[in-house]
Amino acid sequence: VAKDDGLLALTKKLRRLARLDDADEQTISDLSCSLERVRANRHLIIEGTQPTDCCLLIQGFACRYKMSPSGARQIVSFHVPGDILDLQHLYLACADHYVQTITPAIVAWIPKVQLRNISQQRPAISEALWKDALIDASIFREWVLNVGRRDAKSRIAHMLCEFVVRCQSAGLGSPLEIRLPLTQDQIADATGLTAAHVNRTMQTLLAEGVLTGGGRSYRVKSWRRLRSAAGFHQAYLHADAA
Amino acid sequence: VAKDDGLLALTKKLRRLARLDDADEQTISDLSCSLERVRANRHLIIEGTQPTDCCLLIQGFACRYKMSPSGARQIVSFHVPGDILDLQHLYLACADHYVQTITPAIVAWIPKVQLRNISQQRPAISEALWKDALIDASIFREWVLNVGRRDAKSRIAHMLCEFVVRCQSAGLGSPLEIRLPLTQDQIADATGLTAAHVNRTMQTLLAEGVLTGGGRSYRVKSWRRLRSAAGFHQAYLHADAA
DNA sequence: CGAAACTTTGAGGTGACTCAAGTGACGTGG
DNA sequence: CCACGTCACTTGAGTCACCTCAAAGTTTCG
Repeated sequence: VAKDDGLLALTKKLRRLARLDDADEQTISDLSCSLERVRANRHLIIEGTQPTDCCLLIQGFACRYKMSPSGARQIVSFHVPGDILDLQHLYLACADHYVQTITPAIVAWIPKVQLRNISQQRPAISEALWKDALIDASIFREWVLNVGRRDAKSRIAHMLCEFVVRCQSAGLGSPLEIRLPLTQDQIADATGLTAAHVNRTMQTLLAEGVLTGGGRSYRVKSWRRLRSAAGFHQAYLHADAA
Repeated sequence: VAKDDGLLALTKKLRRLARLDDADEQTISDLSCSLERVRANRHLIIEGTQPTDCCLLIQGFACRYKMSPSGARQIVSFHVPGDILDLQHLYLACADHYVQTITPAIVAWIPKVQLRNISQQRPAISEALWKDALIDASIFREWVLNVGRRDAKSRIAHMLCEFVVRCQSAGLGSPLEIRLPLTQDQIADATGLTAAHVNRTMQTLLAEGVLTGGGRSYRVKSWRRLRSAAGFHQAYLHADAA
């Protein structure tokens, strides 16, 4: 049963990216796969190691980050349920970054050899995996822009917009309802700011009626204002890829 | 003859990423391909369009960039001869960024349908294309870190390190000999700084004996010092991917 | 040769940082 | 069920890295 849950999540994910036929779905359900329940703040991928299995996030949230030699941390992406966490290692041996849960989570492990094999046998699956990897890359590019060329307010707003949209398309409820599973430290590491400045900036977003709440639970008050504060356009997420 | 030059460059590129057999190379040489000579500062890919051909950079340099809604430009990668410029559009229809030459260049155009087909027929070619795309993504991640968490000096130094290493592995001569084909404006747009500040920072790199030259032609004086100013570790380039 | 593009320099401003102290929420164990 | 430790949030004062704007050199190229 556990196994099937993992492969079902994978099927759902790939269906959003390409048109799978029965044979494709059958092939997926023949994969091996082991579920694991993981606490918050546990590493799923560690820089310098050579993962043999591919990790799929079933429940909970995770982030991908790198460390600078001076010890500063930079989060390079967030992940929501349904995300494949390391297509990277299907073809590259050595991990060049960390992936860590940020909430309690459930993940599925699939041997990367098997995934590589089915991708060679089934064109539709290959297409879906390609799209997923290319969308990831597109998101990284947007983050370079975000961190490089936006000021603190729009930078944070943009990160929130992306988070909300991705939660939504992962089927996690309406944007206005989302309670951020992120600490201000994590927001700081994702935006290239400091926690203190994130705190002050969140307060101006409150004051401007973009967000409500405060403390450890913010909600989006006005999606329109959030979008416009961010200058957010979701073309880069390629949600229409299928 | 023109056609062959393009496909030869592609073969060389893919050979660096996976072990190709004769059949693989034969398949590549059957592709259609048209060469084009392009001036500096011409667009090869335009945001919002749907490219039908895949662009390969044969000679010269190019950069990939995005615009923020407020009109600021962020370069997200540089490209050297041999680079495939838009694996992106093999599986995603719509361009989410621009690619522009930064020197006079020669590029080859290959129909993306054909490339997609041979990737499905020849596992080794598929593997090479995958690796290329995944390495690109890895570079984007490193840039997020660079722009998000390094100060101006190490940020510029890091960008230079990467540029030098990639030129080298493209067979463009020793690092000490490379003359930067970049304006300070472009360096600024790549690092998330302003041209004025880039200028001042380059001067401190001169003063510290990291670079020599000045004006529009810098050279690396001490590769060791440049590396250490940058905190540069090239694992993320996955040069050993083959 | 002249215009355009790039580099250089200066003076003044500011967004975000640093460091430090204090507050509040939560979970855990006695 | 309260005491305590931890972790995250909040706030303030002072500082600095980098920005803005502007003008003057310099190189490039058509």
